[in-house]
Amino acid sequence: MAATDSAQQLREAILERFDELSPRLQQIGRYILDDPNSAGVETLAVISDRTGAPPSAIVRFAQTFGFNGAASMQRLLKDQLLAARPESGYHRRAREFLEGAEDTPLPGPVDLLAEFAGASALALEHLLQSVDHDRFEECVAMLREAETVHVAGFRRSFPVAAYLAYSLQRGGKRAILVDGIGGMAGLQANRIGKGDLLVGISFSPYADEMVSLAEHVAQAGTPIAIITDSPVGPVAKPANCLLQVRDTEVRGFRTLSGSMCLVQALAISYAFELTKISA
Amino acid sequence: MAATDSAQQLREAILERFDELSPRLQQIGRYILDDPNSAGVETLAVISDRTGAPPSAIVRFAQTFGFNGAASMQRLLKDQLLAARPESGYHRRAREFLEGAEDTPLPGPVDLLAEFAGASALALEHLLQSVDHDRFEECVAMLREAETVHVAGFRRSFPVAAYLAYSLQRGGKRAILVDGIGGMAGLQANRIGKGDLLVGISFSPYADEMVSLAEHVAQAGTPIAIITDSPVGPVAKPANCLLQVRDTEVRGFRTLSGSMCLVQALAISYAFELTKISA
DNA sequence: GGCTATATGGAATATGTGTTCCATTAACCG
DNA sequence: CGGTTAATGGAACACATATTCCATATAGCC
Repeated sequence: MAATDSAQQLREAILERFDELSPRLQQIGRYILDDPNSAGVETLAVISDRTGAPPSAIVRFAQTFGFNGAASMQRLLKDQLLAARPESGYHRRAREFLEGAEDTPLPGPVDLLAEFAGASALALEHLLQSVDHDRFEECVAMLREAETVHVAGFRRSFPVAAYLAYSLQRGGKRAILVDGIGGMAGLQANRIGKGDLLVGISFSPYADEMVSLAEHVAQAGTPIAIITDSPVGPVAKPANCLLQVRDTEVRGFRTLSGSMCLVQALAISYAFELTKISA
Repeated sequence: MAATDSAQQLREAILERFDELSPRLQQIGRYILDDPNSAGVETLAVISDRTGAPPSAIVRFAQTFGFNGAASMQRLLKDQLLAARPESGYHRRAREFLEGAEDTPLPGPVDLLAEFAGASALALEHLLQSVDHDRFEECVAMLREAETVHVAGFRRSFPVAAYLAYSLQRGGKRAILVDGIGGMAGLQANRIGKGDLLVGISFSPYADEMVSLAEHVAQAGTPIAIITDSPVGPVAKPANCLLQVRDTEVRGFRTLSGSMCLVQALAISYAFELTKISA
């Protein structure tokens, strides 16, 4: 078997011969295709852990593809990793964007991707500073004490709400996504009980559904946590706890990175408190 | 010993104390500042060769900055390079324990938020390099040519799909979110026409709905674009265009930052091509 | 120039790594 | 159902690596 001499060739070889590989070797091949960087740098024990395949199988895999051992294969992948980034593309593009480079009249798709990545990273950078730490912990406490958590978000905020509901469920919390499908937001709202919690996510321009939902729930005396961009917005008033997030904007499209990151952290914090108590 | 816990902090620490370091240690510090990637991955012997400093000096350098040894420092730099999966969970804990780690006893909510923000930012930083540029542009072209775009994603991928559908609509594209509510994914699939496009988003463990949906649509001859984490996963086969994304992981919870950013960029790129043509 | 304190390199060591080999298991086919 | 082949996991091994330790060199100071 002729030894592979470039990382790209190796990838292609694995793809080509993938079907005829044994299950174990497929397992290892999949890992290398999915994450060639880790595969090239991590120790065999770590790879073994992540793939579930014993070290000897990894060596066998490498030999199957013409290498002397796993070490040779890793050298290939490692070189590829190091060669690929001499302070490359991203930083330059991101910087150009942040400096307000108007000199690129026709940004291609990849440029836009770079812009967006830069803007998102920027949003995350400011997230820690803009979010009130005490409020954040307070919000986690509210999650903990709630019987059931109802999560609501419309239009642009809907994906964020969906993810929060999903994550809370995965963390063992009873969570319901108020999606308002078929105009049933009102009906769903009526099912929010006294010991429950409503988490509302809404940004300017605020969806009417969210505003009325929050006011309605507030009148029932149910606790409300709100994630929004302004403490004086219409959805902020009924909130018992308010988390302020400021997302960045690119060419008229606002990022979701900040909000997404925030709700992810919320869900994880909740899940983590459980394990801390049980431990 | 005040242990550094992020690569950026280490860089700053080296810069700050640089002048008061001994010549040899400066030599090593310079190398780490110049090429942190190699410094994190290469063996001590190699670094020794390149810097001219003996291995023991490298160890001493690491200890000067609060690490137990060179290995700990390299782990930090390596994680920065790989971005995803900062040597997750079990192994790191075990090692920290064996090394007598006194830190990270119990991370509070704010710590988790910080961790998450950091991990997400890193994921974004590496997104450009991990995404195949040609494929990305190809995918935008497919969006442009499609009559109607159907977006599908289940479980964890649902928020991503929801946002892509929303963004495309805002960008003037006829887009439909295949949400499978009430088990109607099958019915919705039948409405996907020949000139349409299916964008499927799915990550391991792959939802059965997505796999069968993709296969079903592929048989009808409809073009398919897939956003996933593995080129050999079950959803990858029917794809005409495949975008590979590797999301970061924090304490067992995977981030959505990479995928979200990618679909946002997709939608914007599409919208932008329209304005370019009309301009 | 002697003395002290610090810096340094290299040999010895201990730990961890990749690799080999073989017993065992599973799959396949007659 | 027996026999053959391929696949697999794990223990033993050999190797390389990071680390420690100490003898030596260097610089600073009285």
